[in-house]
Amino acid sequence: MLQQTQVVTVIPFFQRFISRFPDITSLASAEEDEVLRLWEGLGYYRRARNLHSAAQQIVRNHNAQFPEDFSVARSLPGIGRYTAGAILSIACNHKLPILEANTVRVFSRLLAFRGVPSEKDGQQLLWSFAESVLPRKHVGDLNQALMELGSEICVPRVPNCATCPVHMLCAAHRQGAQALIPTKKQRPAIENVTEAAIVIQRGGRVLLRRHSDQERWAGLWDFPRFATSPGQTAVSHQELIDNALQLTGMKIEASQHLTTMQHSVTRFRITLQCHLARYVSGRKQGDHLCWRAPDELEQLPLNVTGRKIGRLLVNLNK
DNA sequence: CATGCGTGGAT
DNA sequence: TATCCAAGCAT
Repeated sequence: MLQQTQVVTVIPFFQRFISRFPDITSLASAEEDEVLRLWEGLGYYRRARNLHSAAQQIVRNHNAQFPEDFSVARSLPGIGRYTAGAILSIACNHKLPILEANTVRVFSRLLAFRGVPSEKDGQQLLWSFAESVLPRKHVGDLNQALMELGSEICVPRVPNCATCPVHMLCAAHRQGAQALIPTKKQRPAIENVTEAAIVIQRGGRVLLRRHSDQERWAGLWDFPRFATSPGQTAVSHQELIDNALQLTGMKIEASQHLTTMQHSVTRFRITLQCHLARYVSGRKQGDHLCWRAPDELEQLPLNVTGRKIGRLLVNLNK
């Protein structure tokens, strides 16, 4: 959960998750939909599917015990060098380094490293440094302390060097270059896109579609949606009908505009136009489509806009 | 090796 | 409001 996600954000999700799945075995035997439902709102849903899959592998191949061997741990889905090092150093006191957002910043400043930390030279230097500072004992404590130093004191914009316990060892501090290090690499430009979602209604229920493994929000349910032609402000009935057929194999009658919402995801700013429609006939094969009454949507893992639309429908029925 | 993946907090 | 950023990983 903590991969690319701040601790304060994770805490309530972790508490709910660990209450429902207190051990590896309970997680392994859960339905994926329930795992994703508990992850809903946290983002990077591949993490949840990887964690679920890793739990199943651990039960099947490792007698339900998390593997203490670094290479074996790393071979689990979603466990990379950082996560394996963090788990094994903190939980088992193995002498393994970690490198993540906080310690990248701390180490880059200590060394006054002016390259790009994510590139090959930077990774080599920073991982080596992380390894070189490990103590003989309490490795996990040191790793956590370094992350804490980065998140509380050696912060991105204006680090609080006056309270830093190692400022006298810091080359960036000596050079007055804290604001320049680490160098940040340029982010991709935000792109505005327009999409449409279709609420297909049939006898008090609405149609949901599960995103495939190849799509964003893989595994989550959503109202059928599609990218509309760029620059277009309105969505034609014909476009709704054609895309509904494409996505669901269903013939529909487009009815009326429901609402328009904004949502940012990765490098896209999406304007999502939501439309109501009535089911007429037909349906694609497969388990990626389902009908639910609006008040039954609580059971399903939805993405943010899907959840907003779902709540809107419940309120309309009141 | 660059890119895609999500969302919400902080400034 | 806009931008940056976050206990990374897989492809």
